[in-house]
Amino acid sequence: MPAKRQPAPATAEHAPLQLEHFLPYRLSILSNTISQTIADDYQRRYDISVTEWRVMAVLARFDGLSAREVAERTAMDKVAVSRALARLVAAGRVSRAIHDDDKRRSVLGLTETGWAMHDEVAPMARAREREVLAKLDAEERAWLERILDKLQPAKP
Amino acid sequence: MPAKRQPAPATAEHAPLQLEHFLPYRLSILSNTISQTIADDYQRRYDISVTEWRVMAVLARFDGLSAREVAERTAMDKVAVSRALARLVAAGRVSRAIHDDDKRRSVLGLTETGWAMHDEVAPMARAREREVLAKLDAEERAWLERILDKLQPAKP
DNA sequence: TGCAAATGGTTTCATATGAAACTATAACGT
DNA sequence: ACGTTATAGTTTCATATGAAACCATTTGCA
Repeated sequence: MPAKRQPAPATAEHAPLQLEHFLPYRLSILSNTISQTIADDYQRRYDISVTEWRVMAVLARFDGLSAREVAERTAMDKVAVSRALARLVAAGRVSRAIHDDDKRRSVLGLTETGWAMHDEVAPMARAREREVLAKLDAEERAWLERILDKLQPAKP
Repeated sequence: MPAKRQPAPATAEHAPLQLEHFLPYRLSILSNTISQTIADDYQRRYDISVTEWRVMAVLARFDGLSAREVAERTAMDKVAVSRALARLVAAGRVSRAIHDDDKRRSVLGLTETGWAMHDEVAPMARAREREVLAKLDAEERAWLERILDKLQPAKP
């Protein structure tokens, strides 16, 4: 019975997954494609990784965060944040001080250099996002928004 | 002028990205969360990685593919496929022969052991997908389908 | 107080990953 | 035929990543 498996019978007997219609797979491909396209824009130019850029993006919005808070907001783990910060501080893009009331905690923020870079990269990132969304019409964009909201874990 | 940056003024001056509304970022989080949830199901139990599982999934559908064809269908690069195959063959889950007319090419397929595992994992994966999609109603699911089709590069 | 448990952050170690170099075979052009 | 170029697949090397161990400080509470 289990002889050489040929395409047709195998399908019939075993109900294999169709990856191209499998949501997790499709999301993974789409997400990687989009992120990589955007990252290509700035990685070579500024020698910065996606994780580093994400750290900079949250610090642009929330000045004075601790490393743990950055990790929360970026959904990265603390090791990744620690390493990204080490590089960013070394490159003079992020400043790190020690919290007055708690010497374990760091107080992070963009430096002037960091801001300068941010102000160049942020518009590029937004432009790329617009390019992607341009493939959809207004109605589809609205649904996408709504669908992502429902699927997302939704943090407090 | 560039003194201590505080949250509010920074935002006003520099228009920072709001990651939580930035499509690439949201997709990345969502995709990782979902893939990881599913992977947790089988990784420990079967000592297999996501990439290995994807290779098995395409071989379940298309018997006799070459490594390059597997790479195409999984959107993985050939190094990743080569390594996944090495492990899968060693574990006795995939069979590898040499193509009759082209000795460079391999002819791949699931073994009986591979099929047995496939037939346990595939339903689990599908069940997880259903759990995710259960958060959406029928209309939203239809839109998601349509939106993914439009955003996806669409391979021949 | 003073000591156990918790927390912020870094380092270590083992594994994962991709680009480029490499080997073997096949296809092409003359 | 025969050398050049292309292709399938593997190996190497350098980098990325996460879990767990680790250090320093703070918190909780007897």
